[in-house]
Amino acid sequence: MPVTPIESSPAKTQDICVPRPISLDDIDRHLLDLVQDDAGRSLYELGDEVGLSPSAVQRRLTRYRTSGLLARQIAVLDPRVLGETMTSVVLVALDRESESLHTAFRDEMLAEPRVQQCYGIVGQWDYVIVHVTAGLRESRALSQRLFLDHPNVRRYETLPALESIKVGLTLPLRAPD
Amino acid sequence: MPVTPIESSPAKTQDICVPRPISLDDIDRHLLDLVQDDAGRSLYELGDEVGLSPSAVQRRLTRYRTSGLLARQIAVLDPRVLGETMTSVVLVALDRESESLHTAFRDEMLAEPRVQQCYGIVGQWDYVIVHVTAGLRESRALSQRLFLDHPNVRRYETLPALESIKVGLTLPLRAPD
DNA sequence: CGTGAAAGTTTGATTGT
DNA sequence: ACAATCAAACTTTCACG
Repeated sequence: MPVTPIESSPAKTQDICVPRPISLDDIDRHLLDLVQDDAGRSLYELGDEVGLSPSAVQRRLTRYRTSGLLARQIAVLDPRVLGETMTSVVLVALDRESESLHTAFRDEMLAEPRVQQCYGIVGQWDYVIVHVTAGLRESRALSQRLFLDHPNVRRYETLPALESIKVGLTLPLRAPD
Repeated sequence: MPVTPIESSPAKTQDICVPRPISLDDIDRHLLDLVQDDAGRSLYELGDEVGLSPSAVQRRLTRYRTSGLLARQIAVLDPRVLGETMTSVVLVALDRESESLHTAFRDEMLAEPRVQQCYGIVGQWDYVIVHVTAGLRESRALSQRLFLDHPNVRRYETLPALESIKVGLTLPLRAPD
């Protein structure tokens, strides 16, 4: 009896843009929570915490990496130790809804090191930007250069952050309902 | 002649809340840029890139850690591999300006794992929150639980993110003027 | 999944500039 | 004060049970 070749069927566009969700058990979620908080632990330590041998932990981490779930490992700096450092949130609306216009705007955000985050949103604003500078003066100068002097920015509003209450990239790992 | 005991004077409050800015040379900034982007490299690789021996690199990294500049090392996950994942930016204004009210609000944000970031801002809004959920439904449910049902939230506005154009915690390491 | 041996990495003492 | 070298300790890797 011929078997329907589900597994070997050519990749659909969706598989490339949005990878197939990986399935995770309780140990996977425990491990991922641990490394999201501190990626500096040894396989031995991690195995100890989740009740697995170092090589079983390694096999799982390798699986997360090859699936693309574990994208990278980064060092997080404390801005307070760098001296005056200010974070600002900026809401931006562009002029027209042309595709190439938005692409150009995105490329500028990607190229500017002081832009830490940029989200495309729906509603009366088009983008939310988080940028980091050495104080109010530089913050205003950067917003002016990026947004005021930009011909396609219709309007923007800068919300200077007094305080960073919670900052991270941790994703919640929901158990399947 | 008696020496003014500047170095041995007791720590001021400011020294505890805002640590003294660390001084960085070109190699420090190069190293920190490298580990902010990828903390998985070996001391040998890092040394190769900046032109130093592994142990010289290690001594510098240790210095960043003990000064608190290098706060931690984390694994970054790609939300697309987890299936439906949605990021929303929420602007929140609280009712009154009481200290304990704000503290309670902050503690809630710190306790909720789906709240990824929270900044205290100035202007017509008090806080900007970034939260991550499994879709529009959960996003609205979370905003409702955190903000609508909260007696002290005067008003809030949710900006659903269609696209995460740039996401990171990288700090710009400006050279001293 | 666990074990264990080989390869690679980090650590710290020592010496030199 | 800071860098390089080297050997010991630890960590990661991977073939096998």
